[in-house]
Amino acid sequence: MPKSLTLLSPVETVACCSPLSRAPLTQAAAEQVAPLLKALADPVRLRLMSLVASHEGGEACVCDLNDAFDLSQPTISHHLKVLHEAGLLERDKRGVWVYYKARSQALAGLGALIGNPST
Amino acid sequence: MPKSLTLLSPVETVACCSPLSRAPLTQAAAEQVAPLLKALADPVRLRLMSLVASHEGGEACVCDLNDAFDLSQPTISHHLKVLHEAGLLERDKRGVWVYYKARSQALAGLGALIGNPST
DNA sequence: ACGACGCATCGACATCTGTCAATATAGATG
DNA sequence: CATCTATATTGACAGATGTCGATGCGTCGT
Repeated sequence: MPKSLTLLSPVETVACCSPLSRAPLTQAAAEQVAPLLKALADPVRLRLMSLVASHEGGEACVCDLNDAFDLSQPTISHHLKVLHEAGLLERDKRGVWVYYKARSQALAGLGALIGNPST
Repeated sequence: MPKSLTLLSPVETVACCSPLSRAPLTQAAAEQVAPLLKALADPVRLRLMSLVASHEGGEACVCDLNDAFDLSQPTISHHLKVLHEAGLLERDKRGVWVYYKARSQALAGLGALIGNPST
């Protein structure tokens, strides 16, 4: 199933690969996966991801997210952009409001890569 | 089971918590978990972790690791230190050589927190 | 058309990070 | 002891990152 690795998006790479402990990651694979982890590796973004993912329907409005932090609105916007560009959040503008939706497949893939309990 | 969160080490926190998508992470929990992800969120460290974890016995000698990269010895040493201080690798000096061992429990906990496929 | 509101972008700044060359440390060996 | 070998530490530096205030851009009511 893994087609040529370099042609896959980071999210696809993560979805197809063996867990860390099974076989050494190639340099190419590591360079694809690391940005996803980097996107998550910040307390604010972790909470944002969690807030969105655990919200009803796996999506949340930015207006709600802003209030959950003691940070400026541009800062939250920046973090959401990072998560979006990493492929972990989907953007959906509905009227004046913007909704972000968790890509649970990407999260599950990442989780399985880091430490797959079942294999 | 979760005792007071703030008294747990990052690894313990990660081992006890609900997955990201089940409930919003508290700020305290996020600040405990983020450093673990930060430690992994680098291509070199991801490969190091994978090399060690997938090696026989879940441990590997630094002398082997150095050769796997086009980086200087101090740089590899630095990355190993980061992983060690995050609690993802154990150090074991045997004679002149140093062996690093993967804390698979920490990895599994992290993986389960990010995306728990079973729950 | 206008003003208000929700969110994004920009520019600036201090801090953090990855890398290296040089050097230090500690164990093994002659 | 002198020396070699395996890692770690230090100091330096360029580039990335998190944060903010100011500003821009759509969209909705009036």
